[in-house]
Formats: sequence, C-alpha cells, structure tokens
Amino acid sequence: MSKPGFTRADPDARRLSLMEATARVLARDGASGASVRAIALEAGISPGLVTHHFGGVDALIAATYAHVGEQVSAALDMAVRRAGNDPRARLMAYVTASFAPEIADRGLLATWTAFWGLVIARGEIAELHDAQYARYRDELEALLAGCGLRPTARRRATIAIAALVDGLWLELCLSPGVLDAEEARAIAETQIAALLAA
Amino acid sequence: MSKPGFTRADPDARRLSLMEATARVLARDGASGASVRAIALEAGISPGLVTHHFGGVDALIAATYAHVGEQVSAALDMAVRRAGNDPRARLMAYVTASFAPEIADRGLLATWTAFWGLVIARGEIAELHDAQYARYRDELEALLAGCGLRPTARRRATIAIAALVDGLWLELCLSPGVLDAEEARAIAETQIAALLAA
DNA sequence: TTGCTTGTTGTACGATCGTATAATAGGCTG
DNA sequence: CAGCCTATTATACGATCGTACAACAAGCAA
Repeated sequence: MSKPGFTRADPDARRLSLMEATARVLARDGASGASVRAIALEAGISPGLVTHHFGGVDALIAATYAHVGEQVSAALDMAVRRAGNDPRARLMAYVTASFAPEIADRGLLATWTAFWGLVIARGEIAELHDAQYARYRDELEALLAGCGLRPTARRRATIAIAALVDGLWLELCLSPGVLDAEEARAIAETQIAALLAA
Repeated sequence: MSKPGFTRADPDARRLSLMEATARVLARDGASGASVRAIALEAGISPGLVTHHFGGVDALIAATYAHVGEQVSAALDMAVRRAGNDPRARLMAYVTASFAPEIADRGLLATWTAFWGLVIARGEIAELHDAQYARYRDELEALLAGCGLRPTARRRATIAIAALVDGLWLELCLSPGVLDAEEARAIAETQIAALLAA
C-alpha cells in the first residue's frame, strides 16, 4: 500500500472539480486571471487535464457558466419551494433569493462578466446565454401567472421584473455600499406590487 | 517637403485617439483581445506609445472607461435638453436615450464588461465605477425631483429606475432578439408612471 | 498476477503578452 | 539655420499564454 502519486478520478467528478476551480479563480482574479495554469493550480492538477477534459479554455469557461447557472437556478427554486403555496409569497421568495449573499456575490458577477466577454468575442456562445436567460424568464413568468396576471400583460411584466432584479443584483455586486439586500428587496416588492395591481 | 515618417501629435489628441482605438478593439474582440499591440495597430501607432502616454494597459482601459462614460453622459444630457421644459418629458427623454442604438450597443457593453473585470481584479479601480455611477444616479434623481417626487421617496425611486434601465439596457445588448428599444421604453414608462403616482 | 485502457503528468513549443530601452526624427525656439 | 525637446519608432527581454505530445501509472478485467 504505497501512496499513489495521483488519484485517478471519475471523468465527471474531475470535470466538476475543474469547473468549481474555474469559478473560484474567476471570483478571485477576474477574467484576465483565469488562465489554464491558474485554474489547474487551483484544482490541484496538471494543466494538461484542461485540454484533455474540455478541449480548451473557452469550453471550460462556457461549461462553468452553465454549471454556475444551474446552481443559481437551483437555489432560486429551493427558495420558492420553501415559500409555501401562496403565489405572491412564492414570487417574492424567487426575487428576494436573488439578493441573498451567495447570489449577489462579486465572485458570481466575475463568472458572468467573463462569460459576457466571451459572448462578444465569439458569437456562437451567445446562444448559451439566450437559452439560460429564456429559462430564467420562463420561471418568472410562471410565478406571475400564479399571481393571476392576465396572459397579455405577462410578457412585459416578466421582462420588467427580470430587468429590475438584474439591475439591482448588478449594483449590489459592484457597489455593496450603495444599497443592501433588504433595500433591494423592498424596491422590488414595491415595483411588483404596482405591476400586479394594474 | 518630404513626407514625414510619422506625425508628431499633441499629447492630448494622441491620448484621445488611443482611447477611441481601445473602445473599437474592445467592441470588436472583447476584453481578452484588447492587448497593447492590438490597440496600437488599431490606432495606427507603435505599441510603445501606450506605455509612454498612459504608463500601462490598465490605465488606458480605465481612461477609456471614463471617456466613454463621459460620452454616454453627454448623449443623455443632450436628449434631456432637446426634450423641452416638461419635467416628465425630460425624465422620459433621459431614460429613452439609454435605449438608443448608439447606447444600447454591444460594443459599449464590451467596454463596460472589460471594466467590470478590472473592478474585480483590482479593487482600487472600483472607486472610478462608484463615482461614475453616483453621478448617473444624481442626474436621475434631479429629474425625478423635477417631476415633484417628494424627497423621502426619491432615493429608492432613483435606485429602482436606474436598476430597471440598466437591466433593460443589458438585455438589449446581450439578446437584441428578445426585445427592442421601443418595448424597453414602454416598459420603463409604465414603471415610472407607477413610481410617480405613489 | 498480467495486460489493457485511459486518466494524468511533465515538458516543450511557438505565439503573444506587457513593458523597458536606445535610437530616430518631427517640429518648435532662438 | 542650428539646436533642443520629446513624441515616436523599433527592438528586445522575460514572463506567460494555450495547446500538443509522449511517457507514466492507476485501476479494472481476466
């Protein structure tokens, strides 16, 4: 029983740990610091594995974006499930969860920022963003439907709330001193109330 | 009268042309493509001039951000001035101008994205963002005051509208297919009406 | 145990990065 | 015209980039 020089991991597990390492590097050093070597060092493995498992750095960042998006989506869904059955409470839980410390996080913004940079530089990646954002909007629209908003008004209300939440989230990440999560929640609640009253 | 190998430009003019070249490169190739050599090539000068005039690439990008911010601010002010004297019309002109093709532009988003990346990687640059965004919010708040919004409600209304406009602008840049400038304007108008009615 | 598959490492290569530096030359001053 | 100032160029250097590739070894199958 000699100690092995390295452990042979399941490919999926290795891919997962690489994506998590990428997210950490992105959060710490920003997009320009997310090199293959830095990510491999963070994950505790050799740089060559990035090519082996993902074929390239762009693909790894794209996969990381998708993975982080899944996590965020899961966290929001969890918040909705915990909110009980009242439609209005469910909607507010969804929105409020976006301002929780784990979501309105500068590191998470770094992941998004890096990905937006890829969207611009390489057009084909834009489809990934569109798909992810469409799903986000669909969930929001379903919650709005539950609140009794009539179908013709749903589309614009969905876009409005999504934009408002995105803007509040962005400012919460970039300038935490300007407003806090509670105020963001209060602002969102006021606007949502106005939308549902119409 | 022999043709000169290069023209000796006024330092301020050269700095300006370098910032404009940086914005173009950022728009075309994204943050990762904005290297000293690429920018110098775009500006039609030698790479060494970047160091000479700005001392480094980060400073050039920061200066470009400030410059582009000035231009955007000027464009919004111009829209307000053209709107006449009606306070409500002035506010809507300010907001609507944010969705104009020159502002809701993917290239402009690239500049912002690159800068947000710097904000994360190098904390001292965050102050520049805070200052710029504070000025933006101040202008918005002044327009809201003109509409007769009582002082205690101004702060939150300002943040709400700023966030909404930012979110709409972001989505307009990233996924032009989802909504257009006119729909963004209509959504903003509805929300603003609700805020002013309260 | 033996053999095979393949995850993993380490190294190496060419390209490109940011920046420092010396030489060049435009353009104004006297 | 002579002379200075400095914007500008061209080159060079070390570091780091992404990726390719061959050798190694972990772990399962037989």
